This record gives sequence, C-alpha cells and structure tokens, in this order.
Amino acid sequence: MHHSSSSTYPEDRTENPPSFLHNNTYKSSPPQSNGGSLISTLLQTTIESKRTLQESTTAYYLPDAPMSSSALTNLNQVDHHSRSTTMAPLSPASQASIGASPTRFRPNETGLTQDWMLELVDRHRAKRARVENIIRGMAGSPLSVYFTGEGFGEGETTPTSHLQSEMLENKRKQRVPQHQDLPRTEGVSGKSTDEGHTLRKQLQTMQRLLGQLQARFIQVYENQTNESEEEDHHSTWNKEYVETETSPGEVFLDPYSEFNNKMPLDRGHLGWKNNKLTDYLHSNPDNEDKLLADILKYELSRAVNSSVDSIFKNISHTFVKSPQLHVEDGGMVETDDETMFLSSREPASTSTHVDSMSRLPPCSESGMAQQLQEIQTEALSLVVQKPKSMTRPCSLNLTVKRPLHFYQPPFLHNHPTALQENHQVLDNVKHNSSHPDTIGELQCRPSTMGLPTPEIVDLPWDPVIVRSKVTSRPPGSPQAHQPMTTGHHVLLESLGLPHIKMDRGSFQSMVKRTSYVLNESLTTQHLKKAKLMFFYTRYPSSNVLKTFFSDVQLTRCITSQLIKWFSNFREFYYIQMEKFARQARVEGVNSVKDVAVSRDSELFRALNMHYNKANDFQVPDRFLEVAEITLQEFYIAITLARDSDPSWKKAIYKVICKLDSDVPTEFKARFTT
DNA sequence: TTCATTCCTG
DNA sequence: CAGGAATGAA
Repeated sequence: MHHSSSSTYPEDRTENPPSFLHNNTYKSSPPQSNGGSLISTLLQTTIESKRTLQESTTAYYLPDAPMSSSALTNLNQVDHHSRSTTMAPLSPASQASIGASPTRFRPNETGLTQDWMLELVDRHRAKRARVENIIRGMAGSPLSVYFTGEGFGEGETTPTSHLQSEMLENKRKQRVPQHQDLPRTEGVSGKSTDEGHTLRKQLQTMQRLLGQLQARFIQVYENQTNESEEEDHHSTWNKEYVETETSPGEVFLDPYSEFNNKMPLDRGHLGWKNNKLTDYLHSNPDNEDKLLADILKYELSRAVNSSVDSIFKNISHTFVKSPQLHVEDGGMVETDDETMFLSSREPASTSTHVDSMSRLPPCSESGMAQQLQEIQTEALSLVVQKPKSMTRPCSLNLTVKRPLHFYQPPFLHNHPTALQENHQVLDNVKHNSSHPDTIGELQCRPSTMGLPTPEIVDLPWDPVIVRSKVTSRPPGSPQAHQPMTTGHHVLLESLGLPHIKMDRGSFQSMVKRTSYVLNESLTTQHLKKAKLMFFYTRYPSSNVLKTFFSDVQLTRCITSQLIKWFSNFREFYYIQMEKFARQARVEGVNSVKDVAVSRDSELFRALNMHYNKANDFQVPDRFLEVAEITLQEFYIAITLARDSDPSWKKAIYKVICKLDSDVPTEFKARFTT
C-alpha cells in the first residue's frame, strides 16, 4: 500500500526513499478537507514531492510518525503556544540568505545530485514567484479578507511574501469585526440569520481553505529554499495539516465545494487522482503553475457563485415569498400575524388611519386596523399613526405594533425580519420581566429625555434620535425614509456578506418599503403638542391621550409621563391663576366682574409663553373664557379667604375640570402648528 | 391597598 | 419638567 503510488513517479523519483509519507498523509488526514478536493489532491502531489525531497535532506522534527494524528495533535498544541516564537527565525533576512544559497542542500543518501537539486531549486523559485503573483492577485479581491494567514507561518516573510504579510496584516484587522458581528446578527434575525450564518460559514470555509492553499504554496517553496530552517519548517509544515484537518471546531462543511467531501475516503479514487495529477505535473512541469492557478480560479469562482446564488435565493425568500410578509401596491410590507406592521401608504388621499382608540377615527379604517385593535391589550403598545402636518389630517399612518430597536443601533429598525424578532423578544421582556430595573425601568425613565446615556440599552430610547427623525422631516414630506440606506447596509452586514452592489430597483426598494419610524419615547414635539392641547383640555382622559398621541407606544410609563405633563401644565396654570388673582386684589380690583382675561392680559401672555412659546398657534377663545373663569374663581376664593383651607383649590379644580372642550381632530395628525 | 392627583423640590 | 412624597378617593 505504501508503494502503490510511488511507481507512478517520474524516474528520478525512484531514487528517492519510499514515500511512505505520501500515503500516510491520506491515511491520517480526515476527509473533510482533502477527501475529494482537486486542489487538495494537487497540492498533496506538489507537497509530497517537496516533502520527499526534504525528507531526504533534513532531520525531521518528528521523524518516526510525522503525520500521525496524536503527533499532529501534540504538535498542534505546541505550535499554538509557540507560534510567534517558532516562526521568528523565518525573518526576511534569513529567507534571503537561505534563498541565495541553494548549495546548502546536502547530498542525501539516496544519491540525489547537487545539480539536480540546484535545478529543482531554481525551477521552484521561479514557480514560487508566479504562484505568489497569482495569490497576490487573489488577495486584492474581497475574498482576500479571509486570507488571514492562519495557514501562514507568521514569520514567513520572503521578499515577496513580505508584501503579502503586510497586506494580510490589514486583512486580519478587517476580519475581527466581521466575526464580532456574528452574535449580534444572530440575535437580530433568527431564521434568516441562521441561513445567512450557514452561508457565511460556507464562505468562510472556502476562504479559509484558500488561505490554506496559499499557505501551502508558500510552504512548499519555503521548504525548498530553507532547508537550513528545517526544524521550524517542519513544525510549521505539520501545523498546516493540523490546523487544516484536525483542529477541533474547525470542521469544514462546505456543500458547494469539493473541500468538504463527507463521503468515506475513496482511496482508490484518490490514488488514481493523485497518480494522474502527479503524472501530469511531472511530465509537464511547466503546466503545473498554470494548472494550479486555473484550478484555484475555478474553485474560487464556483464557490463564490454558489454562495451568492444561495444568498440571493434566501433574500428573495425572506422578503418576497415569506408567508408572513407580502408587499402591497402602495409599497407596504405587512405581516399577517400579531406582529403586524403597517407602513405608510402614499399619497395622503388614499391613506388609512389606524387608530388604536376605541373611538373610530374620522378616516376610514382598514380591516387590518380593526384586527389590530382586537388583539391589542392595555399593556401592549399602541399601534399608532405617525402624525402628519395640519394640511394632511388623515394622511399617512406609519404604524407598528412593537418597537424594534433594542440592543441595536437606532438605524437598525428597517429589517422586517429583525423587526419581528425583536418584537417578540421585546414583548417577552416587557411583559414577563420580573426585574423592573431592566427594560421596564428604562422605558419608564422619562428623565432620559434629552439625556442620552452611553449605555447601549438606552440608545433606542434616545429621544434625540427620535426627535431628529421628526424634526428633520420637512412638513408633508414622506417620512421614515431616513434610515433606509443604513438599513440596507445593515441587512447586508447581517448576512455576513461583503457589500454587494444591489439592484436599485429590486432589493433596495424592498428594503425601502420596510422602513418604519417608531416612537418609543415622547419627544419635544409631543410635548409641544401636549401644551397646545392644554388650551383645549386641562384634564385629558386617557382616551384622549391615546387618541392624540397615537404615534407613540402608550405604555403605562409613557402614559404616566403624559399625565404628568398635563399635571405640570395644570400646576403652572393654577399657580398663574392664583398669582394674578392675588395681584388683582392687590391692584384694587373690587368686583369679580372686573376680573377678565384677554389676549392682552399679562396672565394670558404668561400662559401663552408657557404653552405656546413659539406663538405659532392661535389660542382658542374658549381658553380665554376658561382662564377668565379660573381667575375669577381664584379671586373669589381669595376674597372669601377660602385660601386658609389647605385644600381650598380643590373646589376650583372641580369647576375647571368641567370646562374642558374637545381637542380638534387635527391634533391627531400633527406634531406642531 | 391601589391609583390618581397634588404638592414640593431640584 | 421630572421625581418623589403626600393626599384622598375607590
């Protein structure tokens, strides 16, 4: 068995010692990486020839069982620990000196002549230059990111590979964040991410293998030229195999490549393959490089094509054919289940309004919206409309059942899959969390408004982000398209792909249609709106709040914040009333009939300054009436010395709370004047 | 006790 | 404007 293939070697090879390593390599190597790989076979062939040569000229690091599994494992461990130091001797200087002195090859006991050695060395040096040239070309491609030199001895720096190692140094740095992306991606979108993960794994596998191929090429030539460094080379050399084929957790599963041939090793087939290749290579030495390069190119393009096809297949499956998602004419992407998302529909004339309140909105309501109402519970967030400008009272609605950005950068809320996933997660956390100081606490922290914290969990609630979304949008312009580009970007990243230029008309538009704006916190615009609403209602009911703040998720905390706002409004209002009532008495107003509030009044100016600072809202006359009544009440109470009673204001509150009027429906769909 | 509101403080 | 204590109603 050991000699089954040696007979096919060229004549000069017969002078070499029995290449027991040749078959040993196959025997001891797991099939994952070289079982059916043409490249691997080719490499093996090439490598074996060099090894055979080297074996005859050098002392082996592990001469007895150089490729046994246990020995490899041990060597692997050793090498992992000593990688940086073991490779150190392979400095560029030493490489240069070694390469310049091929005569240091020692004649071996099998009778290899020095001339033969010299010729071989020269030939392989030329080949190395060509192969490295090829590899350099590959390194310029996106896949070169994964040529991280794991198969490379870190200290290997020939004059040419020095440039490579520099390049690879950068590539290594690029690789780190890609790996770090993985967990986050997994958390973002479950199923599609799993698929993407698999594809990514495949890509990585192929890329790793390519890197190893590259490493082997280099290694072969290093071995050729650096026989004086033989021990280090041997450790490196063995490490190659260990890392490639026996490293735990590095099992390559690449269904698109021959690299991953899980079938039992067909020794006969391999032997045939090997022998044929060997014959070819040795009979046509000049074709060797070209063949290697061609095979490499072929494998590369085939693998990349397969991966890209699979990825696009997945994408189209996720975005178009998913039973949970369907794209409507108006550019909506909706889901049918509970985690339903309703996006805006342009233009305004055809829009529907989804009102989370029991009261139907003035505009027609879609059946889906009603369905949404039915499934909604008190504790759940409200699916609300993004208010539009005054001129479009019933315009777009941009509704979503559940916020999505959590543990994500704020611009991430575009990925529908991630959206749903996060909704579920968030739902669970919100409703099941027994730790009020976690998410619920964050959510119930209105004080975070305007105080973005560095904590990542606070980012989604960063009101600045929400506010910027709102304010940066010109009135009447389509909303929620701001994060589109980044969403696209993120989506691609979540698939672990290099940035592929997508067809603008297809995928990108698909992503565009899935953009949402979610308000999980109250913004300054909401505050402004609330203040203006105060001109109509001093004691808004929860229903009114829901109706007019339907663009935010009225969780308990948000609702409390709104209530608190109005409480503060009232506080200021009554303080002003008491203040001006006392002032009127001091100023000598003798009759309640002389107590009046007009738009010229100081009282009104104070109130208007507080609730309508921009003065861009026409305060309704009714408010003036109510203010006047309130002032009179205070005046009377003070006149009658009721203020001696600690709760003397309550009677006034009781009166005033009945003076609320309906808030114009225009407020439902607007942020500001 | 719970919830809503007011009062007080920063 | 928010947080929290105080208050009162249910």
